[in-house]
Amino acid sequence: MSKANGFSGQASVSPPTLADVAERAGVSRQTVSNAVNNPDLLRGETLVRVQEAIDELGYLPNRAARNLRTRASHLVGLRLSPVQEGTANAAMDRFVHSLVWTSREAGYHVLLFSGEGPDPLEGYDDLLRSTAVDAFIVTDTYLGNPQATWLRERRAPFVAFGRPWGDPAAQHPWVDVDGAAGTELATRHLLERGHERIAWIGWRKDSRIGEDRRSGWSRVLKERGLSTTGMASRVEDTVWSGGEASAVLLDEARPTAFVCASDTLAMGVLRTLGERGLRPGRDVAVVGFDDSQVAQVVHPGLTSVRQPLEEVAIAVVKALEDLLGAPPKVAEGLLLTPTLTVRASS
Amino acid sequence: MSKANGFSGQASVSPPTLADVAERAGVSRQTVSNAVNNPDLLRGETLVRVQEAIDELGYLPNRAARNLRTRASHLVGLRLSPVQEGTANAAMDRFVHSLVWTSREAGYHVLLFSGEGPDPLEGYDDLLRSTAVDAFIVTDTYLGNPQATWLRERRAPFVAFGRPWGDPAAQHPWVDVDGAAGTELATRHLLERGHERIAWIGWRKDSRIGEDRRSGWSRVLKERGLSTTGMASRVEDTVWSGGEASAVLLDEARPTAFVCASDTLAMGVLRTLGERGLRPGRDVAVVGFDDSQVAQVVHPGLTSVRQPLEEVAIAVVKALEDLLGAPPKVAEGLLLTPTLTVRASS
DNA sequence: CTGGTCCTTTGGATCGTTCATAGTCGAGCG
DNA sequence: CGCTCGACTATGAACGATCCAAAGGACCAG
Repeated sequence: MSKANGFSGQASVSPPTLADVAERAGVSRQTVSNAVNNPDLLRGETLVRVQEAIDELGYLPNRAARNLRTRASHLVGLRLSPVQEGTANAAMDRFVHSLVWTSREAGYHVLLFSGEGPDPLEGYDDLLRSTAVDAFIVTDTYLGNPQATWLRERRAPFVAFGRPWGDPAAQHPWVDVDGAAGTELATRHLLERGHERIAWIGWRKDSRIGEDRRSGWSRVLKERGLSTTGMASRVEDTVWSGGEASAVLLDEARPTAFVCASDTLAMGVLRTLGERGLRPGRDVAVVGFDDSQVAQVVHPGLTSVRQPLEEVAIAVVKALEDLLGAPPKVAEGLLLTPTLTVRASS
Repeated sequence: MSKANGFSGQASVSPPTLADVAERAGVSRQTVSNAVNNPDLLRGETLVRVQEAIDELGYLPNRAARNLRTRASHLVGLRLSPVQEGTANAAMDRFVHSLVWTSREAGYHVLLFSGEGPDPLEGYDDLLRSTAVDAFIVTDTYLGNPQATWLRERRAPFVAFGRPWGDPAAQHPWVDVDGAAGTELATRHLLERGHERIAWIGWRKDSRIGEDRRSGWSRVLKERGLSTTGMASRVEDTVWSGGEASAVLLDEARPTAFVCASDTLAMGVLRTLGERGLRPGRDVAVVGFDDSQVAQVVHPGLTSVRQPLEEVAIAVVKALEDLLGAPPKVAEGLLLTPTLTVRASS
């Protein structure tokens, strides 16, 4: 990276072009282009000369021109779902960070757009038809996933963070985190701590993700011959609901530990424990899901299942590169295993 | 938006171009271009005919070609600063959401890039020289703000979220939130609640933002003739530090209320109160700053100063439009006032 | 000394849009 | 009736890069 380039001083002058570099180096435009994109095509001596000219002028290829010619923008679109106040879900933001970081290394940039109204396809269409992005990354695949089928119909390249729950033979690449494995980890951890009456607080039955996470809990309990009846509650994802559900469970089933489908619900459990004078981690254990900032900061720390979002981002970008490569390859679905961050609440 | 366009069915066929539309409508390319960009130049009848052709073909201008010709990308670059685990700062993410939403209305998209290493300018340079973005939005202006001067030297258009603390006569547009006004709100609120011994826990002295927020607290206390000596502590932004600072203050100065420079610090205070059996909001009041998810979800709710990030985004985009308009106008610095979200901790 | 092969380099065409300019048409006026 | 004017429309060039086909040069064998 040349710090002292000829471009820095010249204000309001259009940036140097390929032709400028070519003239300065005494070669043709194409040779400069090759020096940038296929350096091994040039003779060593010529390459050095062109490189010098490039550095001196501070040349960088014009993006728009390159995009027009190559029919690629090196941008990937990511739809930012609306913020949910009152919940502890920081997963999306952590993922965005990792994704931006990872795609930079692969030569891609992340273009954000907002899904506003009721139609989740709004926004995709424009970007696709105006050839503004090369591909999409679809994250909110939780409910029926209308984007996936729509994008497939349009032959729009995309990678999903989230399994294609609907059809197991989906034709698009995806990466997901094994929620059941996460709650398995959590439940086994509680068993090791000596708990036998372990309750579940999750989401409503129509949530595939919720049912997936629930299955890890029930699987482990059944494996140990422990009953799950009366030990589970399905509510909506709010602190209040988590609190209510845990109160009812404590009264009726007398659990000594809770596994929750989210940190938000777990916070509700902590609230109930506080109100009843029960000490989290000593009298009753609690485990959340997502390892959000809340889990890290609350007192006492909340044990939580942590999604490996950095790895997800890496896998997503890898799948993206395969998809956009020549020839295009559709990477196989990949299921990553979360980890358990143990804190004082268990 | 035409749902049934001719484009949807045709797989792996290049999207329609201006020329395609022109041929179908029986007019020239330029006329179609005018229909899209300057509809009032066309005769009504012609406009309708062209519009029909556009809808039938599902035409949308090719972004790269338009960018090349107009020398504008309609993208704004936003550098995503690295995540800070263990803190409750969700401000950035809330801002990003609002920004994406607002810029869409103005015809802009947000391009994320990551500032990695020690050099905060890395990333800016490439995007600027390759004409990938029209402007930048600079957020982390807290320390000396090297980007600002650098960008100014390059004649790169940018809007800052954050005051130019260094020089009051900075030549770039900026929007910021009045931190002092926020802590003033918080302190007055506590006074109204009957508190007279109100402590401050903030950041180290070299933080301009921290000192700004502190000034709101001290101003109100002095105004009421209350002493601030021994009532303030400056530490780094972690839960642990907040906890330690509040413990010391409770022992030495016996405050009945705390105003904190961040929710993270406030969480530390809550922890200390819990350890000592003091009830937040009843025995000792606590107010945080940022109204993060943690403040909303924790038990009991944490009263917190909320930055009007939606308004900030609107103002930033407005300044951006001025800046990129013809002729370019540099909007004046704008200082917005935060609000106080009162919860059970006060 | 000539012809062929291989490697490097070159000029022209092209991507899809907008700018600048020239062209067409009908109406209004002397 | 012809000319000028205004309102639109059509044509070619340009934006800056890459793809393609082909020229230039070095080298070696015949």
